[in-house]
Parts: sequence; C-alpha cells; structure tokens
Amino acid sequence: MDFPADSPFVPTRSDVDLPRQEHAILELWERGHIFEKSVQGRAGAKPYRFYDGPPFATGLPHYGHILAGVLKDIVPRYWTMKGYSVPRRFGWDCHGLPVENEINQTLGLTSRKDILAYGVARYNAACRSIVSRYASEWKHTVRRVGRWVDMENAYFTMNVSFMQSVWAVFRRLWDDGLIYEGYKVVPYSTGISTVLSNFEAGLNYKDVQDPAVTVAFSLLDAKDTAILAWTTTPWTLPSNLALAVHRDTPYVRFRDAHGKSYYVAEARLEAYVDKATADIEEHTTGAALLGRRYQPLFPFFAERASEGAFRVIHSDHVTTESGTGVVHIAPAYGEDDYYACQREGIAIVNPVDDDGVFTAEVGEFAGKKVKDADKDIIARLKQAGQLYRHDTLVHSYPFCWRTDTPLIYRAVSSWFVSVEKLKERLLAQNATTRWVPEHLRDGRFGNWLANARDWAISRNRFWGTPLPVWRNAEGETVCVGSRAELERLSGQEVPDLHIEFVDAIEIPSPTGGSPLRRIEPVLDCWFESGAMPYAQVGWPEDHPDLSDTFPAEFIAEGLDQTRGWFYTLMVLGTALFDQAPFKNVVVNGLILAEDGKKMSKRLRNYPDPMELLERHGADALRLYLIDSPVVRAQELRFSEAGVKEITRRILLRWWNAYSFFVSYANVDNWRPSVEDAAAAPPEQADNPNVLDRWLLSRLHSLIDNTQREMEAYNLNGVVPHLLRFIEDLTNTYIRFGRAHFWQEGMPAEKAAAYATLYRVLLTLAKVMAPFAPFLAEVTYQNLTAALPASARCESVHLESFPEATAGLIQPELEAAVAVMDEVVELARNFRERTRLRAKIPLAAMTIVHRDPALLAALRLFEPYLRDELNFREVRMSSDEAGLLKISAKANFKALGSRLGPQMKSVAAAVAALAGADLEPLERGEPLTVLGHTLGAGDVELVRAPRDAKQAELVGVGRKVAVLFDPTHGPAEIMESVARELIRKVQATRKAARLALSDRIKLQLACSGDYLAAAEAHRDWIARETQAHEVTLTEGDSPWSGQHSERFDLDGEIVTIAVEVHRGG
RNA sequence: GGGCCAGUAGCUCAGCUGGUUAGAGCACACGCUUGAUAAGCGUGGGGUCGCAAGUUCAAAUCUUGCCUGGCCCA
Repeated sequence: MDFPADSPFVPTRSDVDLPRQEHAILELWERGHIFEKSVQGRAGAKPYRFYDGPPFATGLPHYGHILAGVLKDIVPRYWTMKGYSVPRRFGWDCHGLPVENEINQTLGLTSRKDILAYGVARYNAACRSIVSRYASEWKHTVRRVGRWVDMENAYFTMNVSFMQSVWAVFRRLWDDGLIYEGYKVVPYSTGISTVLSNFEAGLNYKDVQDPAVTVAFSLLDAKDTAILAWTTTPWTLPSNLALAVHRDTPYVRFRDAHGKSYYVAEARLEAYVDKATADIEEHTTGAALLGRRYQPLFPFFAERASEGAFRVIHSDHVTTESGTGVVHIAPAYGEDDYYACQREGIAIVNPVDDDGVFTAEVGEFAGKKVKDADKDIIARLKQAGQLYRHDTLVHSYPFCWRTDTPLIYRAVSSWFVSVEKLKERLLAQNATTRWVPEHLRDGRFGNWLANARDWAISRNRFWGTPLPVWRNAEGETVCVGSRAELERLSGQEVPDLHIEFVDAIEIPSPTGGSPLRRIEPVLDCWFESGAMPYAQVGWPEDHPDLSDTFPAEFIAEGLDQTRGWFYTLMVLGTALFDQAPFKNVVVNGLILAEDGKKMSKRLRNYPDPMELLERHGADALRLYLIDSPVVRAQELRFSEAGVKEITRRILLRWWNAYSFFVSYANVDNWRPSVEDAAAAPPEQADNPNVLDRWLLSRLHSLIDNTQREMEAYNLNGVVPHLLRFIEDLTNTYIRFGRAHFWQEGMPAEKAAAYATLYRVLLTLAKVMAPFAPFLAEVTYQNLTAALPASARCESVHLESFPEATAGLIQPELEAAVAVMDEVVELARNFRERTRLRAKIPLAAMTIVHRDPALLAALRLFEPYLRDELNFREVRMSSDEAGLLKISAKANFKALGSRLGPQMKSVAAAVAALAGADLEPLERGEPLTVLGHTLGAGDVELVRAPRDAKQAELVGVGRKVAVLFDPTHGPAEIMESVARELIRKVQATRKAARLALSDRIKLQLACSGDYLAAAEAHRDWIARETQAHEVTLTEGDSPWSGQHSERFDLDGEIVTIAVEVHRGG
C-alpha cells in the first residue's frame, strides 16, 4: 500500500508478528538505557524498596522462575510509573547442598572424609567454579520476558561483603543471647560416617525385615507390674531414658497366665491378648500413668534416675496405630524423642560414635556396630525376663544412597537460633504485613510461626558461610562480627571468609590459654537468604544506615517459601530490628504441566519456555500468568493454548483497534495535539459524541480499577477488567463508531472521534505498560511520534501512570450501554428467529423500559442502534404495563431476613399477583401482601410477552424488552440486494489490494434483481465504494480492467471489476 | 500423622460477606456479519456445584465428617 511519506503514523501491518516486535523493543530499551533512566533519572522520586529472593543457580530457569520474575517486574514497573524510584537488584544464592552435591558427583566424593582427603580448598574452589555456570541463560531468559532487573550489579551470597554481613547478623543474635549450641536429631549414614540431608535420606527407601520387640519395663511402685513398649530398633534400648504415653489415650492393665501385670493402650490390647478372655485389672488413661517410675533395662545410665529419667512422660506423637501405645524414648535417636525429653528436662545420652559403633559407655555392647548389636540386646533382655515378645516386621526403611547401609537417626551437635523466645514478637510483626492471598498470613504462615521451634542453623558442610565462632579447649569463646575484627583479633590478613581461609586462623586466648580455633560447621544457606536485606548492601561495614533499603515494600516468591525465605526473613528482621522485612508479599503457586503432573524434562510434558516465548511473545505469557490462579498461590496447569488465547482475546484485538486508528488517521492525515495526549480531555471541550463520552468513562473506570487492584497487590484482578475494556473498545466503540471515521472531510464529530480514540489508545498503552510492556511500547512509540518532543517521553515506561478523573466516569452512561448491548442481542435474536437478515431494513423497533431516565440516555445512542440493527425507526416507551404482561417476583434477598419462615408463602402470593394488583407498585406505592407491607425494593417486576402471538414479535431480556415491527416491502428487498452488492465490491477492492483512500472505476455485470437494485441504488453504491464512475452491464460481461471477481449469489452470477481511478 | 489450599460444563476457570434462571472462555454443532477482516458476532447442546449429614424460610456459598489431589512439615 502506498502511504504518504509524511504520514502522522507509521502504517501497521495486518500480519503483525508480536514476538518479533518484542525483540525490536528490547533493543530500543537497551539502546536508550530506559531501565536505568526509570530508576535513576526521576528527580524527586520517592524510593520504593524491593527485594529479589536469590535463586539457586544450579539449573536453568523454568516457568516457576519466569512467573516469579513476571510478578517482580509488574509491581516495580507499576510503582515506577506512580512516581517512585524502584531499584531492582538481582541476587544469586551461591552456597548450599545442591552445589556440593554436584561437585560430589563430579568428583566421586561420598563422605566427609573423602572431602577432607580431597582438600577443602580445592573442593570449595570447585564449588565456586560452577555457581555462575547458568548465568548467561538466566540473563537471556530474564531479558526476554521483559523483566527489568539489574543483573550486572547482582549480589552474590559468596562475596566477602555479603558473608561478613551474615557474620554481623549472627553476631547481633549472639550478643542478644539468641544463639545456643544443642543437639539436633538428623539422618546419619554410618557407612560414610556423615550426616545426610533430609533430601538425601529420602533417596533410598527399601522394604526390609527388622526385629520388632515388645519390652517390659518394670514399675518401681507396683510389684510384678510392667509397662509394655514396642520398638523396631532394639539398639536404641540401652539409651532408653523414658517411656511416653499420650495423656488422652485410654490404657488398660491386664494380667497374664504367669500372674504378671502389664499396661498397654486399650486400643492395642488385642494385639497382645485375646480380648474376650483377657483378664483386665484396671482401666485408666495416659494422664494417670504420668510420672510413674520404672526400673532401667540396663545399668549403664541408671544414675540418670536422679535427674528425672526413667519415668512415664507425655508426648503428642504417641499414637495407637502400632506397638503398645507406649513409646520407648531414647532422645538421641529420634526427633520426637528428643523434643519430648527436652520438655521434661531429661538430658540425652549418646553411646554411639561417628562410625555407628557403641562406645565404652555401654559395657558389653561396646565396639559393636549398632545394627549388629540388635540380637545381643534382644538375647540379653530375654535372659533378664524383660522381653515380652519378639517378632519381625517388614517395613520401608531409609538406606544410605551411597553405601546402601541402613541409616540411623542420631543427635548431632548443632547451633540454634532461639526462635521460640521470639514467637510473640514474630506474630506481632507478621500482623503488620499484607499477604496475597490473605489467608496465608494467619493460616499457613501464621500457624507455622505460632508453632515455631528453634532454628538449627549449622551444617556440617564445607561450601557456605562459616559460623564465626572461635573457642579453645578451656571453653573460651569469641564470636566474630566482621573480617576486620578477625584480622584485629588474629593479627592476620583475611582475604576471604570461606573455611579454607578462616579455619587456619587462630585467635590468641585473651587469658593466656590455648589458642582459639573456629568451630567446624557452616551456616545453613537459608540463614544467608534471610540475611539478604542487610547482606546485599554489606551492612553494617559497607552500609551502616539501612533506612533506604529496609524494610521492603514488596517481595514475591512461591508458596514453598513459607518455611523458607519468608520465614528466615521474618525471623532475622524481628530478631534484629523488631521489624517485618517486607510490607507486602505476593505468593505464587506451583506451575504444573498441562496433564496436571509436575513439569518434567524427562516426560517432555511442557513446551520449552524460550521456544514458547518466540511463538507467542512475552506479553501474552505475562498476561496469561497473572490472569491465572497461580498468582493467588493456587496451582496452574500450564497450557500453551491458554497463552495463545490471551494473544487472540487481548493482544490482537488491542492491535486491531490501534491498527484501525492508524489506518484512518493516516488517510485523513489527522495529527494529535498535545492536549489529545492527556488521559482526560480539557474541561472546555464538550464532546458531541455520546459514544466518545462513554468510552472515556470506560477508560477512566479501567484506570480506577487497575489502580485499586495494584494497590491491593491483587494482580489477578487486572486482566478481567482489561478484557472487558478491550471488548467494549472493539465490539462497541469501533463497531458502532466506524461511520464517524468514514465521513468526508473533517466535521466536528469526526475530529472528536479521532481525538478520543487517540486519547484512549495512548492512555491504554500507559495503563498496560506494567503488564504488557512490549505492545504498550510499540503503540506508544507510534502514537507519540507526531507529538512535539516536549510532550512525549522516550519510553512509555518513563511516563506517569494515568490518573482516573472521577468526573469522566458516568455510571448512567455505562448502564445505558449495557442496556443497549442487550437490545442489540435481542434484535439479532429476532432476526435470526425470523430469518429476516440484517441487510433488510425493517420498519421499527420499540425499546420498552420502565425508567424514563434510562430511556433518555439510551435515546442518545438511537442513531447507532438504527444503523447497526437496520430498523427504519427506533422508538422508546416506558409503558411496560401497556405493552407487556407484567408479573412480580419477591426479592428474596431483601425480604428473607425480615420475613423468615413466612418467606415462602409471601413469595408465592407475590408471584400470583397480576394486572391491577401491581398498579400501586408501578406508582411507587407500597403493597400489602398477607399482612406484610412491601416497598419498591421488595418486589421485582418481571416482563413477558402478552400472548403467544405477541411473543413472536417481542424480545424480553433481563434488563429490557423490545417490540419489533418487521414490516418491509419490495423497496427494502432491493435495498438489501444493493447492500449485498456493496459488500461484494468492497471484497473486490480488498482482493485488489487497493488502499482505503483509492477511488475506483467500477463495472458491475449482473441481471435480475441485482441489476435492478444496482440501477436503483447506483449513487449509494458509488458513494460507499468510492467509485468515481459506475458502469452497469446486463449479463456476464468480460472486462479488461485491473481486477475482477465473479460471485455466484444464489444462482445469480455477478461480476465485479475495479480499477484505480487516477486523477480528478 | 499435622497445617494450609483446591475439587463447579468435556477442558481452563469465575461465582463462595447465604437469596430463587450457577456464569465466562475454549472445544463441539449451527448461523450471521464484514474496508478493524488470516478477524468479529450470535444461537444451541452440555452441570445431582467431590460425597454425606447438619444449620436455615433459603446452601455452590455456612458448620461437621469423609473422599480425591497438591504444597509444606513430620
């Protein structure tokens, strides 16, 4: 198509390629350094603080990361446009088990000993070398989805500045008495003498046969009476320190054939004796057994009795699912056991060394591997008469994934943060935060805080931030808070804080004792994530004042971070400053594959993210994601069809509207003024077009809604409003308003329509900029190119977010159009029902609505209705009662609470009312039904056709009714035929690829009605098709022009030929 | 085992401060329209709102129990 070189706008293509356009925009942003300008170049912008949760860099980015990235982009873009400066700094989580595991695999290392033999320095160097392996892929993906974040200046949890901040955080807790050393029961491999993570412990479960013994613990206060307890780990029995029951569980005492008595849970009785013949001596409860003392099975730790051991205690974890309903407690070998004893003040005993061998503490069993000692222990109990029963059991049990030896659970020394002491403060801080979805705050997260246990922060690993604690054999201890402090205390230079550097450093004893050496463990990398608000800026050494970076206005991560990042942030923020580190948190759910399973590379059940982005574009993906339940922490079944659907329903329609504008504005050489660029027209401009006023009302409603949703951090609420707006823009405004743009010259109403559509499209670009940043930019760039430089920004993302002007929102106009939509629907139904095609002009339609004010508003749209629906006349009437049958229906909502049980009878009575009964209501007067006075709001009037005959000519909707007069004659038929011809000529013009503005020479060859209609409406046809001259020929005439088409219209052959008319 | 979330049309999801025709889009079938048009619009079929009990004049919506799936924690 030819366009004048000085067109106001760059012409659009109908075969738009959205992904390709996005690449051009990415380049535009980079060339112009738009992101940097949006953060820095805003004089007087208030800061808006945002934290990026650091991702592990051990894999490629997937949809979960993309989703989090989209949320972390949309919100900052929005607040940027609201006038804030929003620095966004990417972070990399470098330390931790996933990295170590990869290196272990690569190097074939399986145990702590292996790693020590390999050399910690080399080992950590290997870990360091892979943490940035996927950085370029990450950068690529982050860029492609349009996420603006500073990746060049990212923070790394392995940098000295970050690590020494972590030390400073630890030191603060230390000084506040919140750090202590204790025990934690963890999975342990005796094969490699190493603690395993829970993840590793889950790797190798096997069904195995184990002994299952029931042991009798003799009570001290009752002769020949014992409590039965059951265990599948006899090797833990020498370490038994207590028996646990549940205080609410019923227990019984029964007597066996030998005259001895035993306690078991009543629910477990039949596992041991025949219930029918059992000799039950006593019914009791767990509560009554508490505190009773028993004889230790073995003498090894008997002296612990004086410290409260060897008695019956309560534990919530006791069930009656298996065993005796009494749990033998060895606190070093079970987490529940450990907590139960901790509550009771019973200290642990741990007669097992790092290789899983019994120590000298347990006399005859010393030197044996614990599992191998099972049978000796059982034999010994049997000999002592304390083995009540000996079974075997097949169950699922964890094994070491490297050595295939059975794992044991074992208490290891561990460092803790005293979270339980902080509980009240944590809950208080949590109450100040806003969660999306809301229920998480007091639900999942709040419950977790309320039940929080002390946080074990040490790991017996290598690649992490070392615990900054030095001590000597005499027990002198120092906690170091920074690199400088370590240098000062040790007198040595400290180039790096990883263990291969700091572990060699000794601190001289201040009292002349032996030198202090660092304790072994490193910190849980979750501690580092939680310390990220302080460590990313190097607080306090490099950045003492946190007020510009703390707390964050906003963070976003997945639901799995409830116990992860969200928690560690909250614990450290509360412990350090009594301040929640974030004010608003958006929690996203898990993205599943379309089949409802987890996305799996192996199953290939999801499309590759980068390929999908190239097929549909980032805008579509972004809108798809935020329009899904996944931004409310629910699951999403990811569907490429869904992404495509967003393109079709939103992006292409938006593009079509924009493209329509650009095409016609270019034809008319319409140019925007500076005033046209504002979201609201200048006050003095009183637009004559009701459609324009309506569209502006809708636009400002959209702005208002979008702001409201964004201020509530409810991203999920944005797209539905947008979708309705786009539908209104295309299906109502442009469809009904096209005629304005087709007028000759530039009458006032056409100029107004251009200005309005321009204003709306430009404002829409700004409203959409945070969500669909690419298409917003594309349209913005073209729409503003014709403005003076002072009236435009370099990018839509440097614009201010539009403000809603309350005065432009006109609910009565929006209501009238909603009614109009129903009228259109009813009319189309009518034409479909009666087979009177829309091309045939019909005599009249009468819109019936009882509210004259609404009819008055509707009358403003009458010309559009007449044209669109093709009725000669459109009438309005408020005489519902005169034209239709009116009946009544009770308003249940209004009446229900008032009438209560009588609701049903009143509703039936109201439904029976008819004709004159309803007159008071129509006059707005109250009505009395069954002794109840019903006002206007209590009863709804229902319209229906008067009879079957009228039903054919009437359409009744929820809001409005329409009467149709379908009268038409031969002239109307001729007109419809002429319309048909016009349509075919337009199709021919289009097939000939003519420009909108081209004038043509037209030849029509046809016969019968078509020829007659063409003759009768020759001028009309010429006007509509921009034909300078029209030649009519009867029959099927050959043609020598530029382009011709033959149409077979119900058997009649119509040949249409067009040729561009030059000159004149 | 515990906490939380979810279960509504063939599919993806709205609705869920209780109120009488339970909606949308996709898919399917049929039609209409057309210089925004490789689009658009409409009509139709399709639902015991996971199951069961309860509260209520009234339950998809509230309560309880159960079933199924998910996440996290044991």
